[in-house]
Amino acid sequence: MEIVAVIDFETTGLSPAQGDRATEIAAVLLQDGKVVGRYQSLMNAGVRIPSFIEELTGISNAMIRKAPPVADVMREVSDFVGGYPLVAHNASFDCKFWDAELARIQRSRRQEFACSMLLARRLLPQAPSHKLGALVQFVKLPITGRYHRALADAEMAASLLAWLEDELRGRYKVSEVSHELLRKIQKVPRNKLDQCLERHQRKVLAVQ
DNA sequence: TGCCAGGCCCTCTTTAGGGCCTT
Repeated sequence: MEIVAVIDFETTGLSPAQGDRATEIAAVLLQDGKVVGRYQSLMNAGVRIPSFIEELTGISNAMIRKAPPVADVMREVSDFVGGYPLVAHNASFDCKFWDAELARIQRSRRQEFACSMLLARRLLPQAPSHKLGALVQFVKLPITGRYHRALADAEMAASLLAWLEDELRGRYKVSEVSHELLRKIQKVPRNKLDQCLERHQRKVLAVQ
């Protein structure tokens, strides 16, 4: 089964286009529902963290001052992740920062993102909220650390992804859950999900 | 001057508006 890299950024705000920068990143390699690799680092981009984000994440300006330069960390994490397909919770957010920080070191993304939030909206429409923490609680996954720290969030997003993949195999009888299938599911209208998965499964069986 | 993220998704929709989710 393919390895996917689940990543999570902590940042100074919501938008790199508005000058926000990364302060921490984690990447968790997931294979067959098991974590087979971890990377985590704070990083110093030379910018000030607003106080409400210091409170939200627990990452202080003092911590960032002592952290390695952002360029070194981004080189390391992009080497660590290599060409593995990427996953994040609300991937449109992490994708923006991944692309922006890589561009600053003259690198570019080689692979696509899948989004655990879009998948959860389709596979767990009954959840009271699709925030990462609420979903972890809803399906009773272990809390691996403080929310809004990169490694804890990446690990919980990885275990949520593994749970969603199990759901596809169990409830929907999908025999092969690929990153490509996840990207297809996350875009399909909710009322067309059953149809989409049935069609996928028929194709898989026809090839065998 | 005044604006300030943006993509997804639902609905009292589609010539739009507002909540959710990420920090």
